[in-house]
Amino acid sequence: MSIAAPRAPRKDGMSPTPRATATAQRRRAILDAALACFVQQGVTETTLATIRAQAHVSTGSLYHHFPSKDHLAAALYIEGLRQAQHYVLTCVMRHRQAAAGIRAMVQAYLDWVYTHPEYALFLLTHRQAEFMQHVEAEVATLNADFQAQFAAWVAPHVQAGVLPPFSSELYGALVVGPCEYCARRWLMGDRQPRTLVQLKRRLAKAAFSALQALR
Amino acid sequence: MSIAAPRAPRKDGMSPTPRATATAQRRRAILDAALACFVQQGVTETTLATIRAQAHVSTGSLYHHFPSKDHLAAALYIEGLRQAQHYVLTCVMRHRQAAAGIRAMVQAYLDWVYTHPEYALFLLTHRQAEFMQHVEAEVATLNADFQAQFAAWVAPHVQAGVLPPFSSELYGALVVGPCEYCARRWLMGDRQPRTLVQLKRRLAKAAFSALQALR
Amino acid sequence: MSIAAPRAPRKDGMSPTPRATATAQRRRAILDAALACFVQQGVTETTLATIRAQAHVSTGSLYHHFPSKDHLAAALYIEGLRQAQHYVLTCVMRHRQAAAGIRAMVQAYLDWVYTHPEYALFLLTHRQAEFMQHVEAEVATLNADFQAQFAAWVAPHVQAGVLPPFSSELYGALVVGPCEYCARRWLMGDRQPRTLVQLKRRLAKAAFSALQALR
Amino acid sequence: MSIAAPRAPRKDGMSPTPRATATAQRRRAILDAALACFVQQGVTETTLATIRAQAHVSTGSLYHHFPSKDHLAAALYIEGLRQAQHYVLTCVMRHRQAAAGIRAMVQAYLDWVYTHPEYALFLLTHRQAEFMQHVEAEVATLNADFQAQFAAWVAPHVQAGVLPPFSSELYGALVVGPCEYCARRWLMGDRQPRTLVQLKRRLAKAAFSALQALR
DNA sequence: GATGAATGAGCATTCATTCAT
DNA sequence: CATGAATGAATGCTCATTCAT
Repeated sequence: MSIAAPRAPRKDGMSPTPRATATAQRRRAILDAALACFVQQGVTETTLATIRAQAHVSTGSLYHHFPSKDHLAAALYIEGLRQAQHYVLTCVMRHRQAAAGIRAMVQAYLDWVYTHPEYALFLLTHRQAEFMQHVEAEVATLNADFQAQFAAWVAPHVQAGVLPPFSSELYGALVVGPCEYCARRWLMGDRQPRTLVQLKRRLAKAAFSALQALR
Repeated sequence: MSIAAPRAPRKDGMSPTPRATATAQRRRAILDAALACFVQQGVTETTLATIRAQAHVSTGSLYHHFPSKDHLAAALYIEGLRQAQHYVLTCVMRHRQAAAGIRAMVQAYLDWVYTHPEYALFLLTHRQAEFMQHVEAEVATLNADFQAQFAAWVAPHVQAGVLPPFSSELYGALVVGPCEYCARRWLMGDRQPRTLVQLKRRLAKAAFSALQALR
Repeated sequence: MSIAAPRAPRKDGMSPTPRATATAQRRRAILDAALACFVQQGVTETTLATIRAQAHVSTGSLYHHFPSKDHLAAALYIEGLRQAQHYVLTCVMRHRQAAAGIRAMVQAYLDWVYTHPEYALFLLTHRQAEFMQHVEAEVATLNADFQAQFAAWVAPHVQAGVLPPFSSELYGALVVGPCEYCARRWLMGDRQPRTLVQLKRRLAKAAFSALQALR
Repeated sequence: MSIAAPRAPRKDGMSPTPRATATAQRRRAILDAALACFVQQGVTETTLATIRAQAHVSTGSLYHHFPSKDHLAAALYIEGLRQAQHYVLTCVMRHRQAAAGIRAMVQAYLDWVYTHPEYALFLLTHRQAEFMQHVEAEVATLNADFQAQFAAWVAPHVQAGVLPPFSSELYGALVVGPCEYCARRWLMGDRQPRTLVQLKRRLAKAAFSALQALR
């Protein structure tokens, strides 16, 4: 169960300047600390002081990298969403068969939740948070792109009469809906690996059946 | 599409004193104002001043009815959850056939969302809020009761091999999961009645198929 | 050298409720403390903490009475301006002769500066402060009223050819200008009563001569 | 209406090295940007970031040229005061007659205000600012020199009984006072050239009359 | 000289809650 | 029960200044 590395290696082969690296690391430290805090206590409840302490960063430095707490949260959301969508889409695209692809989507979703529990909880919990208004446009673009690519993958199977016509509403409800439900419960519960593994296969199978019923 | 009235008539048949009514009305005004604010801006973001203004109630009066902001929010959550569960369960219980019952559950869920959009959004959005810790036990009880009653309804159909063995995880994921997904989208979107109506039937059908695939 | 009392006695003869009095006193304490601080260090340089300490008032109480530091400063400015204009105008109006009236204006101005050095310094120093934008309209009204009343007093003497036609620009420059200049120097200096007393008569005389030269 | 150029040509006749010029230009850019900002928002309200942006200068560079914000403001004040005094005194000195000299002073003052509105507003507004304590001594010297030179010019006319004995208080009040009053109004208003031109002659005439009344 | 990342003390303001009337 | 003045801890953010490169 591998996922795309967060930061791709530089294509020019040159090692970045020490300064640039140090700065980037600081930025990452802030993001990581913020994610941990946000997930544990919620964005509004989290104090900048807490993040600062956990990231070992001064107030000024934090504001040098992010213009406000809200922007920090929003950046985190976008980053997580992009990663999750990329991973899921990549997994689906590896398959030609309709059943295999749908199954892969469910499994990829839950795999990503398993490997990125903090990001997952953050995404599931803060979709309608105040700070999201800063990035509504970006989220819309990301979702549109995702749906377009997925729709393209679905198209031939619709043609073949194996899947119902694509609709983000319907596919979302039947494929993503159950995954989200399980993800929430698992993330809020004891996070036993077993639970997720066992559910994965059954959910995958059920999602395909649900779709076929509407074909 | 009728639902249970917010306040059931007093079972003892006594007409309340005018004073008691006035007080109860105040309490209700606070709850209503709070719900509207909580849904619009989130609980943490809502200030008591806003609620007070919207409910036309003084600070002291508010604190007379609710010991704290958190308790107010928690009371609202419990009230909503109880109502929703009651409505859904009542609808399901009216049916003997497995397919009809499952269908009824999906439809009842979405009906309730349609008739109580504010409560629905509040419930969907604040499950893991800070203030919920005050009522974790109560929520657990409510859920346990709900699941027990539903499991009892499911039992004969499992016996008959029409439905898979009950598991709150599985039934939740396949029946409630898609409903929640659609509810969120609808509540965050333009809330066109049509969207929900059209989806209701298809989701109901798909949920039953999903369950049957795992039988 | 008497000036109008800041707070006029209640016309209905009823003593105010103790609560009302206590609240009003608190408000006054804040205003007094703020004026002292603003004059000593400037509005921007003054910390709310300093005002609070000097007025023996809590943060919340301060904000209960004034919505912001800027509004507090603006309220102070308006209060001072109103008092000063009222005093000067009253003194002028007591005279029928042109020379006596002009002289009275100069003397009243400097008297008021002498009796209200803090207000005077505040008014002279903060006319173009940031916070004044909150009360530009009010200041304009106050000035317009003042000028209208003074113009009415001047009118007959213009008719008689003793004074030049009224112009706020001109009269301001020749009568108020020298007063302001002296007031600034005196307020910024050692504030010896003598200096002001000696200047008062000479300035009064000179102002009338200056006006007559342009008649 | 010409005034002294901001930067006088080097007295040593050497052409500056390109490097020195570039540096000097940077310094000037900072001063210009600072003046503009200070006048628009006040010194305390202006942030170094704003100045830096407007002068296209980095933080480090700014601190290389000026040890602190206060020193920058003080330098600006001294520069402006020196220029204004120099210009006014030069104009006065060109005249032998008392009336002409006094008139010249008023006119020169207002001319300078007209040609240097930003400097003028800055000087008029920040005399008692916090940062001025760094240059109190220098200001005192500048003022003393100015007064001494002006007193010397006045002396013969006092001897001749045309003007009253020199006193910075009195001459300031009667000659500069009206000018300052008008300057403030004009600078804070719409800055129509007309207004100032028309006032110039009348103020000049009135100032001389005012002085003569006290002779 | 120039650059800009980093620092951290300081501050205005918010807001849940208390309590005297 | 109702009112609203009073409280004060808590917090996001600003900004002058330092310093390594």
